[in-house]
Amino acid sequence: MEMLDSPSLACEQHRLLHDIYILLDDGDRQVLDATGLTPLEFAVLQRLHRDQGRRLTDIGTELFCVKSTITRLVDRLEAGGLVRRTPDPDDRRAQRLRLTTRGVLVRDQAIRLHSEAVERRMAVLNNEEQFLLRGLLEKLHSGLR
Amino acid sequence: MEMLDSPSLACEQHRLLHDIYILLDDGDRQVLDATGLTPLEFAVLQRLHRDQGRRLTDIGTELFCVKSTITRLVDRLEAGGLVRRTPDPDDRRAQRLRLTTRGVLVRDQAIRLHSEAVERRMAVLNNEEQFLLRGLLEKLHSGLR
DNA sequence: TATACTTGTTTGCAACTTCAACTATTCTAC
DNA sequence: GTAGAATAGTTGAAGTTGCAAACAAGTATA
Repeated sequence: MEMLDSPSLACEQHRLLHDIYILLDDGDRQVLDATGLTPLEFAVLQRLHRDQGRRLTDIGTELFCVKSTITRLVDRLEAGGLVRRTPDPDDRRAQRLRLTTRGVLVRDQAIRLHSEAVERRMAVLNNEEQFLLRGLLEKLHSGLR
Repeated sequence: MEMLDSPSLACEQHRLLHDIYILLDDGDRQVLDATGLTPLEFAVLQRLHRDQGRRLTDIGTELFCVKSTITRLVDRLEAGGLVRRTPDPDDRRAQRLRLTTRGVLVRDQAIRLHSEAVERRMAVLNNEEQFLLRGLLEKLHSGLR
């Protein structure tokens, strides 16, 4: 018997969320390509400031990825002159991460390009639908954690 | 100037979709771990039948991944005895992919485990909300392609 | 203070995915 | 029918990520 039950509502949503993510991520990659950043690198830059340092681990947990991923990603960003590691004055194990001047520039350009693209793509839904969707997604998100 | 505009509605939704995807994918990985499959391997098995062959490229485009990814993924599945490559009678370049007996078993178990888990996780939303969400996601999805 | 436990970061290793180049076959257009 | 383009699949090299173990430094407990 090869017959399977038709996929449940929940599974359909799961698949839709998956496919939408793939499409969005692909779009992000294309847009960010102009800045030389991957989506994850972009996400890290987005969370940094020029003056105020952040610890690698904190960024890692925010982005749902393990510490070693951040270590190597920061290695790349640092090699590219976008960020700088500085020792944490309060905890000698930790590193504080700050944007360089160039990092600020690149980040701001990336944010501009990215949010324009996101606006454009999400414009498939009108304002009312977007509010509705956000509400549902927020509920789902907080339920999943 | 470090001030940035507060993120737009569209960007918020983008971020929510991203975070939800990460959480769902992580859950999938945990559930599927019992079957030894990655989410992508599972997705391939889901699209196969015992008797009816499918071409690698078709599966690849359905799953939004490049041909070489499918080649190696199928290498793994074939080494594990879950699928079998057979030459396409109509096109000597192509390979038809079929599930083995064991493949059917593993796939069915995986589908069972996976959809149970998905039901459980999506149950955060009640039925009405799920219908609403599906409608919005479908619209977004078809708009993004 | 000595001991064990936790935390922040890095490193080696393995797995997975992609890109580009390649072979073999099929399709198209003259 | 034949030259050139397109398609199916594979392969090698490179990039990204995660896991486990290491190390250093902080915290807690006796």
